[in-house]
Amino acid sequence: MKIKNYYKNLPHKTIERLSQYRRALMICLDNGKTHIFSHEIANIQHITSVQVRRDLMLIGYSGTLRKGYNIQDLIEVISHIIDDEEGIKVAVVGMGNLGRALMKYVRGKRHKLEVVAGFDTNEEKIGKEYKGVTCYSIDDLEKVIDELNIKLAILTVPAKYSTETAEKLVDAGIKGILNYTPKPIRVPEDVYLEEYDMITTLEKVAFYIKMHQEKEGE
Amino acid sequence: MKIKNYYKNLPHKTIERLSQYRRALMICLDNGKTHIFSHEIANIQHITSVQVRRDLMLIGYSGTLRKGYNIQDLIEVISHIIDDEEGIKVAVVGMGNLGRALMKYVRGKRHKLEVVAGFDTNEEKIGKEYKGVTCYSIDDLEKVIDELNIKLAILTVPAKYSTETAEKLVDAGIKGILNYTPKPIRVPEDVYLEEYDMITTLEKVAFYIKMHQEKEGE
DNA sequence: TTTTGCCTGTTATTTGCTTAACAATGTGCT
DNA sequence: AGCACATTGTTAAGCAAATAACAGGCAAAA
Repeated sequence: MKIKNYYKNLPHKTIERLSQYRRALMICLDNGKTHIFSHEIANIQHITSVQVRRDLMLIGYSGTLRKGYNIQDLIEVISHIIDDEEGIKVAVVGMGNLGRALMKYVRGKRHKLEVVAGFDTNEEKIGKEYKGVTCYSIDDLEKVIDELNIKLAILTVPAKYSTETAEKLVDAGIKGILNYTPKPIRVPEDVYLEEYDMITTLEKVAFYIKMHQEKEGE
Repeated sequence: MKIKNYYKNLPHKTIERLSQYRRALMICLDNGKTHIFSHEIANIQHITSVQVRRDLMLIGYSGTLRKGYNIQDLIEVISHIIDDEEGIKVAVVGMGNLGRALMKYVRGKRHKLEVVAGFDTNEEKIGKEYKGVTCYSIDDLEKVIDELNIKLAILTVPAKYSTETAEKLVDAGIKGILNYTPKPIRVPEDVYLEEYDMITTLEKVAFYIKMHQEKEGE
């Protein structure tokens, strides 16, 4: 239990990188590699080897001096930290273009993260299956989330429904929300929220393109 | 020219928030509001008023003491900073589910950011239009990007083609890439790169759900 | 056997950003 | 007029994360 609390203090950015290291390591393993150096991982991720070693130090995993890290072991250690043993059930709320694309994108990628339901208000979609996942009515949110033990929701409804849908999700007992809606939502302390706004990101890229152009014109 | 260099030093996070402030402000303006307080903006974005004021200080915009900020003016100031006067042309590279969803999502949202082309390798898609945007062959990347003066690319090809497609984009003269592929890419210094990995984000949310569960079980 | 070089693991420093603290100022109320 | 107060704008402190610096150790080469 002490150890688990320790992991809780890992930097957010380290958690993100561990997820990425693991995927890279699995590819290496498939290619028949058994050991890997910090600078090799760094090269794949385009970061520095110091950062890799520091992340691995934080999770308490040690490599061997001339052989580097044992890939199989490291994958297991990372999995033990970031995966839930039981697996976490996911719902896609809002089965528009983006919702459906994300469902397809995520489906089967990680066996500890399973998309088990979609939700929408559109009568035509309700009851239908998409990629083997049933689409339910948002009116049945609470019931379905409870019955299927869904903990995580990907929110892809139109922006004007963000707030009310988020409230319903929280009431239904959801423990984490990934909000892809351009409208920020608010959740209680015990619900983990991650927001991502594509328009903002696009505008940011555009801004730095513009800045670079202007620098050139000096 | 001095002023432009000054904007170049704005924190990345401030740029992101400016984009979000602007959208919120436009909605307020539509609702007939003319002035707004920092704490009102903060409430909409779920951040603190201090942060809003600090951001506005950094861009050198001043409000009035008892009336707050003039919404119309502030929108113009932000637009002047983050928008390119000519507008920036965008291409979606990889017209799979995610690519098409993003195209629809972005289309028409911001008139200074126009999606003017899609690219794919699938013969069936090439030459077709999607939402009024033509899908070209990836073989014509360089030609089309040059002819249509495209500066920004949204990369949504399958992961195994990330690297080679990114190289083609760079060779074609693209100045900014938004990589939605789970595989990190590398670009020269003069190309701005922003990467976003949905699987990582999902796993991060799942991790914090798991952590919270375990804390409860103590 | 000694030395060189290449790794890992840890501590220290720096950087970038957020949050806190507070000074300044004009408006409305008494 | 004078006081209380809401609000802005700025400076200072605090925090989280990245980077740098370096100590330790083994393996192969000389």
